[in-house]
Amino acid sequence: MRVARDLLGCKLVRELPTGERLVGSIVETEAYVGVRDEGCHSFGGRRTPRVEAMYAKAGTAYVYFTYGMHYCFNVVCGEVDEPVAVLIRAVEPIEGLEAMRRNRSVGMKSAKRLRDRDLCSGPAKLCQAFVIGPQLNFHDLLVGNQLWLERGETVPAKHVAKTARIGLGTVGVWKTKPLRFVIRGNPHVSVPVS
DNA sequence: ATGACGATTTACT
DNA sequence: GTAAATCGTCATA
Repeated sequence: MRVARDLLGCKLVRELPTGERLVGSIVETEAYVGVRDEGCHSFGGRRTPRVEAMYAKAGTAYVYFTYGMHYCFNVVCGEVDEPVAVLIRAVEPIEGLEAMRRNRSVGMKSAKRLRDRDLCSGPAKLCQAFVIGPQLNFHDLLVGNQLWLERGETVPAKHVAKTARIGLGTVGVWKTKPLRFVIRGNPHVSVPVS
């Protein structure tokens, strides 16, 4: 969607309770376009406690838990009661790299130093690096504290690639729709575009 | 009350 | 490449 494409190049800013500031530039997004989208949590108008945040106003954070161990972060972008959101799949680390590395290393067996490109190159990776968890579900991204978005450099169309979304199950034609947006050639994406 | 299933990541063969 | 990790959520009963 439009919002997913335009979020590329925008900055995600996180202010931790400790006062540390983390910044990343968005390089990969996916659009989940509501009740008709079989790949979307709100498909068919499903409205359970977990997906309730998707029905909130645009600019609300939708953070969900999955696979028993991971969180993913979305930006709600539809009208109230219109469950449309954009999944932030990867950001390029800009500021606070060492804090991100520390956050990401928690619980890892291999203690070797993570490369910059491994810090935020996936929806759950960036949540771990940015300390985005259930406490930020329903967070208002427009208030400008804890977690918010800032305008960045506009990404020219030439550098935007569209692909099918990653990780969906059996969702018919919605499996292949080009609703994933990535910055072509950027090394910080989750799955490189061919 | 129960069971199947993830908008994933990491470790291992 | 494949498999394991790990548990809240939701549909079914």
